Amino acid sequence: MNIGFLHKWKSQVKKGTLAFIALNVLKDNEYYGYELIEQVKKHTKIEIAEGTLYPLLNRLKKENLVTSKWVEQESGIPRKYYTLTPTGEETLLQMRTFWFDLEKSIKKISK
Amino acid sequence: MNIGFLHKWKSQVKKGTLAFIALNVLKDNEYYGYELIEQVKKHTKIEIAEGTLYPLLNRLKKENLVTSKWVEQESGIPRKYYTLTPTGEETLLQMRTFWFDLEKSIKKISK
DNA sequence: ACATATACATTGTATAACTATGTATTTTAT
DNA sequence: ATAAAATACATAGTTATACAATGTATATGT
Repeated sequence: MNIGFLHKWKSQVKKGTLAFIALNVLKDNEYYGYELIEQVKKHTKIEIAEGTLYPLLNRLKKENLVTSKWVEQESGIPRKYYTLTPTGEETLLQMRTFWFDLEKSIKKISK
Repeated sequence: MNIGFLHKWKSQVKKGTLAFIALNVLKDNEYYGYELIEQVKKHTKIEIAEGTLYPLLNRLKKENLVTSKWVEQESGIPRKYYTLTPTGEETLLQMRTFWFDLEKSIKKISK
């Protein structure tokens, strides 16, 4: 059944998908990184590695799709909260269009 | 709106997706490379570059998911036809499961 | 005390899409 | 007749990103 191929493939599918997922999650609420991972794990079957998410959030910030602010906790480690920028919201809309077209295309060819 | 980001993102989404698309197309018929590109272009919005497809088909062959055979033409350049192997068919089923779970997850978080 | 969970981050590796380029044949347009 | 475009394969180099491994530091449960 070629488990090795399947494993590599799933990893490749996540490329790009994870940015889309993160922006979707941040559309309605602001979250800090660790919380975002937990949210996605709770509501979907998707597991995002920490070593994936933190660089991803930094990329999104550099691209001006999200902003972040540190929030001190009364107890515990400070948290970095992320919010969508207006650019981020517009871009997310474009991404959704592309994604749903892709879904439709794949549905068509997988009959 | 960050066109640069969007362009890169679409390219990343294609990683993995294209292998899935190619296997889906080959599920019901055998095709040669150039024809496969035309088929996908005709039935979907997806454009596969030649420099992407030929290496992809070679990978799939090396992974034992497809086989190929040369077919001479009465006129014109010989064509290399690709067919799914039994391993390819099984793997495709696993891929479909993952893909449709992913779809569902994304639908959930993009509300 | 010790393990686990929380919360951030970086480095190195592997993989795959795409551009550019190349070869060769056939068809279409001028 | 000849040039351009389409058909049909292929490879090398560039770029981007997921993930494992590793590191720092605090808090909580046993």
